[in-house]
Amino acid sequence: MKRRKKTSISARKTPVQDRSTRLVADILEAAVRVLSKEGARRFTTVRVAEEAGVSVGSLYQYFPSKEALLFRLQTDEWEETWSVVGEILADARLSPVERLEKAVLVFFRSEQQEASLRAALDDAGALFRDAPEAHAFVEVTRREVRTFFVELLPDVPDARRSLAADVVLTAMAATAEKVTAQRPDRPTVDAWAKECAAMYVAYVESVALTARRETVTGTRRSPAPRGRRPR
Amino acid sequence: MKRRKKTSISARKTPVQDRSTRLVADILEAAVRVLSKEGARRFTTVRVAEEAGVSVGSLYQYFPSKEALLFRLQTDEWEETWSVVGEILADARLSPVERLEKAVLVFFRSEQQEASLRAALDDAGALFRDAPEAHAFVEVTRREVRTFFVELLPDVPDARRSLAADVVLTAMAATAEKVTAQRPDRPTVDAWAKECAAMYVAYVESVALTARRETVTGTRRSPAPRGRRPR
DNA sequence: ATAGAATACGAAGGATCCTTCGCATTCGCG
DNA sequence: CGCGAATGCGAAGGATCCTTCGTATTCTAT
Repeated sequence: MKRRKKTSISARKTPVQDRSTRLVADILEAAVRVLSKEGARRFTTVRVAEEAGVSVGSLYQYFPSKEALLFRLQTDEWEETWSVVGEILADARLSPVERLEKAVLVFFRSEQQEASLRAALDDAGALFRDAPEAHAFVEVTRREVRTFFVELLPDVPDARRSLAADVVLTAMAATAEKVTAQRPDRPTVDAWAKECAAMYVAYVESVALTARRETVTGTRRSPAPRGRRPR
Repeated sequence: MKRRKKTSISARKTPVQDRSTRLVADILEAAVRVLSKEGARRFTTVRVAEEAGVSVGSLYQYFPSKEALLFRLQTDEWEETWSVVGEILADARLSPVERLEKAVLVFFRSEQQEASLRAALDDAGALFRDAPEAHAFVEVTRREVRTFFVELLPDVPDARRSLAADVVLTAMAATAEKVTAQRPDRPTVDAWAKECAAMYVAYVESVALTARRETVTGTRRSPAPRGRRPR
């Protein structure tokens, strides 16, 4: 079997001189432009190089493959989005439920922001989705969300809580992707985000309830039900 | 601009003789095999023809393009899934909430069933996703679910109810897709389906509550809250 | 049996793509 | 100033693909 590619999906070499640093930056910017304007189908190494005013050869000097370039874009996007969302989830000034609601809204908006880029990345996803590097990335996010859920569902058994966290994370990511793929306008996105947030909150509360009930008479006087309950 | 393709995505001609009917059937079966075994990338008209023991030319006699063939597969899959799910949603022997729960479970399982096919179809989705035929198809499902929601949320204003229906449908489809893409085993899928169903139910109940509250004192003695409430 | 329609065939035209590699340029520094 | 290293270049090799079209074969109905 000679199916496995040898070239990893990570960067090939690191730029050391200034001009190459700039070159890599130019390529990345051009790549974003090409991807969002031309779509995944027409995303070509040569086209990216042209758009960047650079030779294809130079591109391959720093990215071992088209796959790698795409993965880099995906990674950058993901990191930018989660740096913001992560902060919200950790913002102690808000109640856990409020944080969740805000995070969902911001996430949806963020996905919409670069809709065409996201869509194209998604179409191209098959090219790098299976790489171990990609999987590792998602894992980090998952842990972050699980940690946040400790605050959200303190009295729920670990296994159940982790499942709930995964469910909400997956549902949010999948739904936002599908919704923004249709290029909705801002109010529409906000409406969806709000409904979804309401859904996650309702779910989380129901999990808290059933879990507390299952702890039978062990009424350890858990610290007043978190989150605003509907007035 | 010569970008628009002239060939529609629908079938080219209908088989009239027996041998051609068989041929089309063979092609479709072969296409499914190729897609699930080789993946979207290696899904080729020539390969499908070979797998079917047929000439490429014959394939193009009945499918105007590769796109069309893929669309047909997608359509068939979708129809099969929804014929089952639709029945459940209409089964008057069960309470609306029970129907929703059962439908979610069946939908998830159905998606898992042909996971590799679904995944490949999804990867190839960019090729036909935008076709009007595809959009029309989704629309029908949406209407079905909205109709079902009339039973689920009788007292909720139309606009709000439709939104809720769309949210649940989209969330379910998107989540199931993402989850089954990772090839989970049966128990795992069931667990996810159950959690998701719980989530949708919690959401629906919260919508029912807020809507009823907003109808202020208009306590029109709505027919006892549907669905089992947790004991 | 036979013409005309329906089918089937599959080599080849025409398009892209991805990636490499030998060479040319530019940098950093002694 | 001059040289080795770092960069940059882009034509061309090597792979696939999609789709068409001129022919050949098989049916159907008369």
